[in-house]
Amino acid sequence: MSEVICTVDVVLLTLRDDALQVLLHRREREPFVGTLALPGGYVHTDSDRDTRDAALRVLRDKPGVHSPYLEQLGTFSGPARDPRGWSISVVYYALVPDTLITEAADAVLCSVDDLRGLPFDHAQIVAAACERVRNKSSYSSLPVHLCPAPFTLPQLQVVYEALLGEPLNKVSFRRKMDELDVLEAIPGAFSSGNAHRPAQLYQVKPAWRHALSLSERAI
Amino acid sequence: MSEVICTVDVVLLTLRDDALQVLLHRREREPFVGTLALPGGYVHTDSDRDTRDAALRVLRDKPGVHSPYLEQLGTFSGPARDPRGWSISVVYYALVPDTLITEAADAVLCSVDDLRGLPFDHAQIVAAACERVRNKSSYSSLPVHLCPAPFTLPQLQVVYEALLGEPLNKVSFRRKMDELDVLEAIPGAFSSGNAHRPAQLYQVKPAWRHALSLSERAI
DNA sequence: TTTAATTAGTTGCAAACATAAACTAAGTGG
DNA sequence: CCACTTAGTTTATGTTTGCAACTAATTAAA
Repeated sequence: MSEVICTVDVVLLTLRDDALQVLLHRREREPFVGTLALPGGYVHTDSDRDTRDAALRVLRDKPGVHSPYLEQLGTFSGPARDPRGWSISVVYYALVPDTLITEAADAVLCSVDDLRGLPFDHAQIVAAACERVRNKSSYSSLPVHLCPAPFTLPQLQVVYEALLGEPLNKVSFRRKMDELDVLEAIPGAFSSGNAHRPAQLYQVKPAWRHALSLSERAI
Repeated sequence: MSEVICTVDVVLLTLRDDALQVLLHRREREPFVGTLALPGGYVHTDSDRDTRDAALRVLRDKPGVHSPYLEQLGTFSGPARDPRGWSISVVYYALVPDTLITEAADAVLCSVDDLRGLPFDHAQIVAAACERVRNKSSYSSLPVHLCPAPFTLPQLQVVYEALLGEPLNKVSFRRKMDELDVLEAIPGAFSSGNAHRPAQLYQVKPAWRHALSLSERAI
């Protein structure tokens, strides 16, 4: 019943080149100083109101990421995951459109299928986050948080298809988006510059900026 | 960044009188000594392999509860939920058939709709567990873990209806159970003693004893 | 021993829903 | 102004769902 090391980590995911990518941060402290790892740190008991607050604080260091979709992924624990001793990590995952992410020397986007040498159990954590995102994408509005606003329905469909790994029926997809009721057409705004018919531009209704709409049936 | 109090709590749920009931334990220590609360305690860093292991240890104290369905619910945290200071509780929920639960002076079943005076944020935790169970019941095999084996399909349907709070269509329900593919008929075993046609008895296939089968569509 | 009552389990059909293909709409570039 | 491309809708077809009515198997009572 000795000391438990207690930290908060964040899996910041985005979609770039039709693939999930995770933001990794170069560690400034031991253990694993200088290695790319999930951003995170200790809870600040003097200023954090809870672990979610701590996760938001971790994210605020990243320029461009203001108030992303954020959800608790789960808590990972054990005696060996951290060389300092028996540890717990409360993990949150965040989704942001890739246009909002600015990479830096100490903040790098990596494809989630190509993660080598991650310290701690961070590879397992990223895998769990991807599974959660892909699973929720199949019956919810989750993917809208990966789409830079404003966006068209065909663009959003591409995002869904990238996450689900399968092509979707255009008519069904539009009907589902209509049922989820999270999007609002921007009056008079259409995509332009392409050699074809412009598409209606949409944005997420304010009430759904940080929430999920669930579908009874799969998308 | 001072000390964080780190505990594991368990929401042990069962279905009695067609209502979700939670097992509460009379606390033997401060704070709130003598009060009914969720069973739980500190992580034993010398013997627990992770927090799930700690939750199972907490449950092993309860006679009759051997290897229930167990899933991490989430982690609850903050400066005020525990009078001792900034604390984290990693919470698991377990489902067991009510026939396996033996109540005692220090272990009492309470209806989840009738919880007064729970210490810490345990009322909120129980509410979150119920929401999770009811939600998962709508598209998975979760409720089979609340049904004492062997059981009939009509009995299982009553369990689903109690959790979902609405009557289900008999034909659809049987089709869904067939699709979930978690049950096996016990050859030659039928319910008896009732003044009507006996029903086939079923049990959960071994592979699904601690897992969930998910349905694309709602039950 | 028959009959009524009750619940288990199946069948058939109509309505609701999902999918694919074919269509119309609206832009760009030659 | 015509070919090409993608946006968005319509139509037809196939699949899923839910209700009602059916048959099946038991007990209790006449």
